Amino acid sequence: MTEPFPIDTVMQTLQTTMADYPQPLVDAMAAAHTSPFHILVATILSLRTKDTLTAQIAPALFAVADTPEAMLQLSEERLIELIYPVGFYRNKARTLLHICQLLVEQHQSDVPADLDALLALPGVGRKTANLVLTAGFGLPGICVDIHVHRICNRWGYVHTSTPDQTEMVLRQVLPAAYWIPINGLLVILGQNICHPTSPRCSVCPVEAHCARVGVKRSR
DNA sequence: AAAACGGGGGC
DNA sequence: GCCCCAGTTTT
Repeated sequence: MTEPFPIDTVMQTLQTTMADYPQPLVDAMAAAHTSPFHILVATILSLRTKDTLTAQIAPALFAVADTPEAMLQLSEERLIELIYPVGFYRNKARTLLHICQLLVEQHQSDVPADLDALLALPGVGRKTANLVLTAGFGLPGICVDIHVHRICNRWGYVHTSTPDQTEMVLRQVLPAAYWIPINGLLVILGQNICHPTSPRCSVCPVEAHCARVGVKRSR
């Protein structure tokens, strides 16, 4: 028998210790009650990209593409010019225009507040759909990105091989109070301390509870 | 299961 | 110069 993972202690510790670090872009947008459409666009743009890059180009983009209809007025070439620095720009531009077209045609130009409807949109997987639900609408959901997946396995809290598997396990074991905050907190922890390689365990506030599964080197 | 999409930033 | 980045889709 092994001790159950002390998720309450860990999450409450993170909620106090991570408050000093900058918030991820989408969490800041959610705190400012930004529209679900902006949340969705920012999330698509941030795929495999540092969200600070998205933050840099977002003001110029939303100045001319504040709604699905407005974004559809842009040519693919013009949209690429606006989002170029985030990378995967051709793919993302086509995806955004396709999404806007479907929102206008099938959802009265609104972002649907429904997991399955979001998953039906092109370029929207479980992480993006859950982030729009939680950050855009304040609805229940668990966003499992690479940070949440890596850190939960490193802790020994879950034993999974893909982020989607991690989400399904967390839905069974993670107390509801942490469904929304876990993503932002572990992104901050992952970016600043619990790095993919050579994590800074000596300054980690929850080191005492970590099983360090798969950690080879640390500082 | 692996490749493809990609420029920008950290070290 | 090399590695990584709030993933998803296609092969």
